[in-house]
Amino acid sequence: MKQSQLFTKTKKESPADEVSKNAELLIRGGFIHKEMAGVYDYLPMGLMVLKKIENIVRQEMNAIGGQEISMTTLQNPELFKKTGRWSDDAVDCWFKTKLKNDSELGLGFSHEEPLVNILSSFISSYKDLPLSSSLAIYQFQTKFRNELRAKSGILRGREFLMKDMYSFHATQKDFDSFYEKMQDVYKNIYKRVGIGHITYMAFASGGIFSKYSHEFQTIAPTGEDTIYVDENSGIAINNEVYNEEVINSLGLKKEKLVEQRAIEVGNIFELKDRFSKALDLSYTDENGKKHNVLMGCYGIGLSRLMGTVVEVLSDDLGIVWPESIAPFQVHLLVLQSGDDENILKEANKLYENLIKNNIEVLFDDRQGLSAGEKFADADLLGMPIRLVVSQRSIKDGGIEFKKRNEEKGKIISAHDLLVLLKPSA
RNA sequence: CGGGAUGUAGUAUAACGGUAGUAUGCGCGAUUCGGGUUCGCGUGAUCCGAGUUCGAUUCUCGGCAUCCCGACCA
Repeated sequence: MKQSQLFTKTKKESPADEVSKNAELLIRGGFIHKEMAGVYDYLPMGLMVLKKIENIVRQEMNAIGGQEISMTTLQNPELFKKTGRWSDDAVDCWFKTKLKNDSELGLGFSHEEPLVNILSSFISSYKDLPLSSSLAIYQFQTKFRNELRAKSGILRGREFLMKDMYSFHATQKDFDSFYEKMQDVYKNIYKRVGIGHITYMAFASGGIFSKYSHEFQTIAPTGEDTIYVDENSGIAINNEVYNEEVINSLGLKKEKLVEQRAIEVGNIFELKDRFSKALDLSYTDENGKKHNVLMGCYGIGLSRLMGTVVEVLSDDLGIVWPESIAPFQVHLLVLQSGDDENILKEANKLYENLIKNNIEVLFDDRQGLSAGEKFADADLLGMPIRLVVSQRSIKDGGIEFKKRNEEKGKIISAHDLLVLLKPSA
């Protein structure tokens, strides 16, 4: 992609109405645009990042046997009345609206009810539930939550992208083993998006679903949650359930726990038969006896995950994207000297060559900009690798190669560069 | 939802109740060309509504919006 054709532009000034680092940098870089409080648009490069995160999560969900579907955002109140979740007293974040004929509708904040309802028309026998592997269904969807107070940029919005998976089991044993596997899957996701080293599985309250749940918390001074981390085991306890009983039950020592602020980047719950009972999702066993299906649910806010990466990995100059989710692997800068056409020609040649080799490259081909401006933009946008073609680099025999997270660059030949970028080639 | 703060060019910021200024962006021209280069000319703004006043960006009230703290967070 040529930067001269990208419709977004970077901004030098931070927006006055954003304090959080993630929103500030993402807006300055042109990744997102604020519509209103807690509501953000994703612009070309922002969407690229989001899609890359989505793909990583999709791969991991598929790897554990998940099947992807897409449910509606418009919600049928009748289903939620059956589980007691239509009332504003029970769920205070509903966005509700009405049809022309005055009947009520909701905008989805979570999808247990509709999915259980769907499955109830497909599951009736134990034969419909796989016993060895579990039935797991997931989707990526925009959720709507009428937060009393949206805040922290894209970390807590009223409209956001979420992956929600729901698992269905005939037996507790089946659920337990799936739930345990899921914990590893989640850890893997955080590792792949570049925050695994500072993300902990935390023991937390289960809200209205169950007594306890597991959260995945990424250490960040700006986080909303307070957790107590045990470095050795990698286990943490959320402030909300931090007490002697929990500490002991997890086999942890109070003296070893370190208090940290953290951002919740995922949450997994055991639902038991809370929803299957209310909506009559059951199966008949070999002996003709009916049982409610057991469930679990597993969420990750993809947009929040993206904001968290920015929040924890950026530096004073801008964003530092991990390779796995960077919109482009390479940011190629051409620095013109006077009217030396040769430099632009060389840079163009390299650009074409990178494209031909399927390397994702953003080419800063913009004319009339100072070197400093291009460097500042490259730092702000945060691609993992910066390449510079200039009079100096050509004189030194090639292209300057610098990683975003390293101080110094080096001169490298076009051939060596391709080997470096495409080790398999 | 309780508390606090703030609304001025596209963006970021000034202005005792008395001519709305500066920077940046944008347009034109020159200059420069490895860390947001320099210069000239131009462009462009007081959230909405009421009140006080000779006169309101400024004071008062209401609305709306945004941010922060708290509460909430399935």
